Parts: sequence; C-alpha cells; structure tokens
Amino acid sequence: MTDKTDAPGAAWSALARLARTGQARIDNVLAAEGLPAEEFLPLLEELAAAPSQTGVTAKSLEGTLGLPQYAVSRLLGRAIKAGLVTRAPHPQDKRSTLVMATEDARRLYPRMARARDAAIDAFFADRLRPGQVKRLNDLLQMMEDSADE
Amino acid sequence: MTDKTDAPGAAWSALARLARTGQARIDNVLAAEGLPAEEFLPLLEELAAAPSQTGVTAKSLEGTLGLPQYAVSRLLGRAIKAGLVTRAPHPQDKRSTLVMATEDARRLYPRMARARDAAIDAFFADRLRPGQVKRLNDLLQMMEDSADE
DNA sequence: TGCCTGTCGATGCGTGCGCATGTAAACTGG
DNA sequence: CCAGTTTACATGCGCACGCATCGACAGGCA
Repeated sequence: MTDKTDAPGAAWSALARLARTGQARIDNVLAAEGLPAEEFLPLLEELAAAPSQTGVTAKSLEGTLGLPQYAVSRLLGRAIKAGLVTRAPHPQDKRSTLVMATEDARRLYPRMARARDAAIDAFFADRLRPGQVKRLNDLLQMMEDSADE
Repeated sequence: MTDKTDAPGAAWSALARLARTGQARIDNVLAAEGLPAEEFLPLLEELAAAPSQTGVTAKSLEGTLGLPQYAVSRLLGRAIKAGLVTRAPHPQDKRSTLVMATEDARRLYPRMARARDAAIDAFFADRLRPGQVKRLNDLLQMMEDSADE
C-alpha cells in the first residue's frame, strides 16, 4: 500500500513516533527521580535567567515560552500548585503579575535539566552512533532553518 | 548554557518541534479540504483492508492501531458521530462489537490519505532536497529499528 | 476629570486523555 | 447447572487543551 520507497511518508511516521517515545522517556526519567514534570523546565529556565528579585511578567513569558496567553496562565497555576513559583502583584501595573521561582524551584531546576539531558542523550545513544547523531542533527537543523509556514 | 555542540539536545528539540509543526500541517490540510481529522485515518485504513461485510471487532483494533482499550472505544464513538463507522452486535459474542466503515468513509478515505500524503511530501519538500530526505529517512529508520524501551 | 479603547490575566465551555472501575456476557471447574 | 473468573466494552473522574469571553486596570484624548 504505502510504497516501500516513499521516503517522506516513512520518514514522517518515524519522526512522529520517535517524538512520542522520546517524550515518554523524558517523562519517565523525571518521574522516576521524583522531579516535577518537564513542562515546567522552560519556565524555570526563563526564571533562572531573569533577575531573581524582580521577577518576570506573565505577559513576557508568552513570548519567551512561545505559548498563548491562556496556556501561560494555566501553566503558572500548575507551577504554583507544585510549589515552584509565586505570583506577586506588579507594583507599577496592577493588571500585571510578577512571577518568581521559589527556593524549591531553584534547587530542583538543575537536577531537572540534568535528568532531561541525560534522558535525551540516552535516547539517542541507544539508537545511533555519535557520528550518526551529528548527521541527523545537521539534517534536522536544516529543516528548522527553513521555517516558512 | 546549552552547549553549542550538544548534538543530542539540539537534535531532540528540533525533532520535537518538527513533529509538532508537521502534525499541524497535516491537520490544516485536512481541515482545509473539509475532510475528517487525521486520527480516523489508521482506523479507516484498517477497515478498508478488512472484509467489508464482516467488519472488525473493537478488540482487534487495539492491536492493529496500537491503542489502549479505552482509546479505541472513544475513537469509535467519535468516528460514529462523524458518520464514518457503524457499530453492529457481534452475532457469536454479544460482548463484542463489529465495526464497519460507512459508505461515506469508503468514499472519503482515499481523499484523506492523498491529502495527508501530499501534506507530508510538501512538509519535507519545503525543507529538504530529495537526497537529504532519503538520508534523514535512513537515520530515522535505524533509530526505529532499535526499539528496546 | 471622565470616558473610551486597548491590554493583562483568569476562566467557563466543550472536548480529549489516562486511570480506574462498572456492566454485561462468556467461559470454566465442580 | 451454578458460582467464580475472565473478557469485551463503556464511562466517571480528574486533568489539560483551545476558544472565546470576562473583569480589572491603564492610557489617551476631549
């Protein structure tokens, strides 16, 4: 049915499946170490990079995280429930919220980042030799660079 | 922070992002042509391959689609609501359900398959030259072949 | 100053998911 | 033939999503 030499179709289904299994692997590693979910990592990374005292507005996170407004709002809600983040009223603009990482988050973030990176390394190392990973990465980067949707 | 030469990390984030944008592209193409969602395609493919009179049990779809039982149950619910599929009682086993594609589904399925394939071809063609797609596919197939999770 | 418009963030609604459980039917050993 | 187990499928619950909307506030302009 699907032609054996249909490279795009085969490549797509492999790509999609690998993305799912890789994500599952990351989730499992973080869960196994009792760490917070991966969805908080980009948020914590952003907060770690920001001035710790001031905090960051929720609005600015839409841009840096590439998420729609409602997604940021809800992510923050979950992060607060998980004890990773606090909301504080913005002194100059009462519509706005300042977001800051908690002590817990600052302590956990490096472990999360390392665990995720280890999961990713293992994911590729299990399947490809280092030179092949390099070649794969080159091709994927070329694809990303032509972002014309 | 993230090392510039961290090929696994870079490859992973490209892989994950490309999987999302590719899926979005498929979804958009199908929606633009007024066709049913892509989630029904593997189901319809399975039903198209099966003897049209007899139908297929929901249980067997768990295996062929690689979905858990509840996911099949709900997918069938949606497919029925979309008019693509019918449930019929299994004559020999009243616990079981026989699933059959409707006429609509048999008419729509080839268009859906072609639209999806066209979206995938365009997705790669926009980003890579044919030889590169081939190389990418080779690497991805190697990764999939070592499925040892 | 007092409105009017635009911005910030939260949330109701509908929907899908995963887990766990429920219901009905089939099977099985005594 | 009957109780206990197993199988097939559905579904309630909690949670996340996207869309659309809402309430609160800020800023501009008359």
